[in-house]
Amino acid sequence: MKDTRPKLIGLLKEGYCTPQIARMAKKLQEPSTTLQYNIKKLEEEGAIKAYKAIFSYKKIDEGFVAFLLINLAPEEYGDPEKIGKEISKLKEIESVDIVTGGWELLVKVRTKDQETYYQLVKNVISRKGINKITTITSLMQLKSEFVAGQ
Amino acid sequence: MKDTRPKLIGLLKEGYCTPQIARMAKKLQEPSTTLQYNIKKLEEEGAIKAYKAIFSYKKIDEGFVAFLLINLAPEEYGDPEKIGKEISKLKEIESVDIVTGGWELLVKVRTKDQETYYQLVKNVISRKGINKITTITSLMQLKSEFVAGQ
DNA sequence: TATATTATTGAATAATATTCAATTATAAAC
DNA sequence: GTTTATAATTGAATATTATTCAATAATATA
Repeated sequence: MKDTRPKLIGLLKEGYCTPQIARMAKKLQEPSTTLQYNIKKLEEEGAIKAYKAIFSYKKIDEGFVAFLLINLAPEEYGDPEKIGKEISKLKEIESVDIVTGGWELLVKVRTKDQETYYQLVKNVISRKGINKITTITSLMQLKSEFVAGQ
Repeated sequence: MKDTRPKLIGLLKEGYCTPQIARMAKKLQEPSTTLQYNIKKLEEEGAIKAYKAIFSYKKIDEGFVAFLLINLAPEEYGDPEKIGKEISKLKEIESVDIVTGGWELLVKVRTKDQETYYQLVKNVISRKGINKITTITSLMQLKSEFVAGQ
């Protein structure tokens, strides 16, 4: 048996989806060519960035979620983007925001389990320039971006 | 001129997209019927929940992001899900997590601007059972869920 | 080893997106 | 207000794609 599913999931996370124009046309009672035209415009303007599949994370072994509140070392205050962009490169990092308040960065991480998360923080995220990390572990996701009706 | 675009965006946020099986088949060098079969299985198992468009939030007037760290009143400790689920219903709420650490709930909000956000918190989110809200405003999103290569 | 179940695949069909040209609506210039 | 240019809407034709179905292969179960 071939193992196509992980490859499929990988592609569907990147994109490899497309709008269902005919279905929308029926729903909105508009000609499909009109919707086609408007969707293409949204794409060209950059309003639509991609079309992707939304997964049930538990079912694809990415059920663990944590938020990191990060304090940078004083010498990094001037350029939080540098460290932020570094961290952004990791596939386990779902979001990185430069924020106001008591911290400089807020990072959302998604991994298979707590053990994987621990290794990630220990080996990769902790680094020079980061002064302190406050971890907030998610016990239950009541709502998650892009996933309605959970 | 008809105003189809907001309606389009509404539908594309819900779903109304579909995988591009032929494109994936080319990429993976597999017969499209094999992928069809495997995708259908993923859908039936609930691993894939939906197919949606990913937007550039600034371009669709949803550029403001804030995180709320919420402390519940002691009498609500036993059932954080109740308030969490209430809050989840709002369309401006992107995620709600029950968390460990110094807070009970972590909520991510996305609105047009700070003014809209303020009204939302003032009128809707603040309520009996919530003791204290610590707001973390996002100054810049370096990475955002599902949107790669920003 | 035999049997049942699950997965893979090609050919035929149905559905869909896309292209294109014509028409209509809107905005800009005079 | 009229003319001109630009942008948006649409139907018909075409190209592409998803889907169905039946046959085969692979795997698991008895």
